[in-house]
Amino acid sequence: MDKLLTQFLAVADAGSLSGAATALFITQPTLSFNMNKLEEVVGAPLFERSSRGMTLTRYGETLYENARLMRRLYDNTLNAIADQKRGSERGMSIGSGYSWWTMFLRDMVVDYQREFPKAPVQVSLGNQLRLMDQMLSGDISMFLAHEIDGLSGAIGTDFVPLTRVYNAFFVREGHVLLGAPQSLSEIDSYPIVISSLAESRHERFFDPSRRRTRVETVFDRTSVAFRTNSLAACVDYALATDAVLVHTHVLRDHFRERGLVEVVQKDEPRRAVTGIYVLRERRGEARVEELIERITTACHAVLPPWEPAE
Amino acid sequence: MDKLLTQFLAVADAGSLSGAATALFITQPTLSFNMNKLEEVVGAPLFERSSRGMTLTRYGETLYENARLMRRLYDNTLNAIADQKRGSERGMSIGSGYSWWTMFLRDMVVDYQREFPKAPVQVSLGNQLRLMDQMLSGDISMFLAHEIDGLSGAIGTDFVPLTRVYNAFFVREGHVLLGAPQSLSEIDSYPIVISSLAESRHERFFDPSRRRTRVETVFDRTSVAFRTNSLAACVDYALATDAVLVHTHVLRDHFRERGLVEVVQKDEPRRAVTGIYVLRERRGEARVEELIERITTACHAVLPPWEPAE
DNA sequence: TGACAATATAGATTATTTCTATATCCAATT
DNA sequence: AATTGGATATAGAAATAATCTATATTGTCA
Repeated sequence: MDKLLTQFLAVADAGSLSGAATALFITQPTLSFNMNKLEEVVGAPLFERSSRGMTLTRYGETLYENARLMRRLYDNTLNAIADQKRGSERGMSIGSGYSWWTMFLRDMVVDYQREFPKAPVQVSLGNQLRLMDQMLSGDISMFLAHEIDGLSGAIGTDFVPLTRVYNAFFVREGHVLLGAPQSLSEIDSYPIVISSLAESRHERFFDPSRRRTRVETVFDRTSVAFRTNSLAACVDYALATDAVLVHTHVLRDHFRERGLVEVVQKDEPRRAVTGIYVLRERRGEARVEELIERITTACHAVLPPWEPAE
Repeated sequence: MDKLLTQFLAVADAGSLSGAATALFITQPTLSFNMNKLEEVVGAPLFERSSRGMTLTRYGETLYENARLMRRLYDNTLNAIADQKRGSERGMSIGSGYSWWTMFLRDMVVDYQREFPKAPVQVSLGNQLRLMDQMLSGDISMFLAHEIDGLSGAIGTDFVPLTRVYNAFFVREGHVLLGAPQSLSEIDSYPIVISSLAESRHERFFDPSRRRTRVETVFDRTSVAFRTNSLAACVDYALATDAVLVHTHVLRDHFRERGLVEVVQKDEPRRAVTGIYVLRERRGEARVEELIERITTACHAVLPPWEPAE
């Protein structure tokens, strides 16, 4: 991997130039020089220097995150080639949002592991952008999520559509909105709660031109009262206040069990597509395709299959 | 980005050394030399050379796909830092583990937002190390978590102790472990489920000397059957199998509602301190101090206050 | 204030990269 | 079968970049 970045990671990990220098078997002035150079390349200060060592600035933090990804991606790539040479199979791990995990993935995975105890599938739950991170660095080979609006093209992923979903609105029992069908603007007048927390480092997935239009920012107004990465926390919040929880309709029953009721909408809701993101490079591998197949089947046992838009 | 990979992409795209050389404004022998070197680094032949040019081998194909990802990742990282530099100041946001959220944070946040609807607080739930990440990169300004054992000093954070807690073990109803008090080693013989996904990138938070002794590695063995970042998924898994879920005792009631029962321990459990981590540089800001105050009050309404160790 | 532990700087040295020039290879053409 | 054109490979020289040694500077803690 890029030498400067390797050294950068070492310095960040060690917390000092001298420490990292020892670890890397080079001298401290070399690192000093190289880190200055890196800062010039990046165009931002990466460290705060003191007589106690080096601490990362927030730009340094961002670079650190991403440099870790790069190193993982790099290592995973070399391993993949080595595996390829040996002719051996690559491990597999899938990611998912919590909705799909509850809806059908859980059972599918349990079944799969019973059937192939030697070749287990690992599962990583999280938000779609984090999963995208993990997939791009080779830690997972596919994940289930909404089609991501405004996703930068040429990112090396395939999207296999599974089903259509729409955003529904959920409120606590006894809420004023529950009497009759409501229009979007009426719903909008209540505080909104959503379960997605964008992190600055994920900006990079989006085309700069479309950054402002993506789904996440639609609700990025003062009326988003509460925003978290935890669905359970959203439910808690909506139960305790008059806020409206926005989420895929597929969790309707799940929410109902927890005391949240769907608001009937006046207008036809906007639909979105859910499906599987796969690393393009892994398409065609037998086990990958089989898993896609299984997920598709499991999904369609519960949800209507996807049909191309009219 | 790494020079060799950049050149590799150029050669792959051009289909020949000479073509790529022209495009890169360097000479063909240089590329010839460098591609040989890259093959040595990767450990596999990347090209088939002929008098008509260079074609990728299957290893080359794999590298090509991944190198493109790396290039994107690299470019996007630089963009992200540039964006960050342009400075998007965000509102205040606090992090927490799910336990504290359920226990008292939820109500506190609800109250706070009622009082200050114009200055909402965002909440990020997740494991302590991830929250530390988010705090250092400016995404959140403080978070609630166990005192992190072996945390590196010079990291620029304050810790405000709140209360003492201990780890408990939870299993599905009817589990064999439930009959009588159990020793740690007996419990240990069952598959363990934990809701923390230790990521190696967090290593840098720890003093090198103490890295091997920290809490997370205690369970880092093959017997960790299932490990995820989602507490709900852990519960699902523990309900469906014989696995033992390890978690703070404070969620005892929460788990019981969901069908998991606490295993009675033979030995006195080890206690740990929970408190608030704050960016040292933000100490003193009125809103920050007020939030700390409120969290402290809310915590002590439910849990005993922290007393310095004897 | 003095010792210590850290980073920064300057100049010399070493290692690497790149270039020029030339050789070699292969296939299509004469 | 020889020639030609377009490609890669190799050798050695030249240029450039990376690293080291030695020393200065800075900040913290006792």
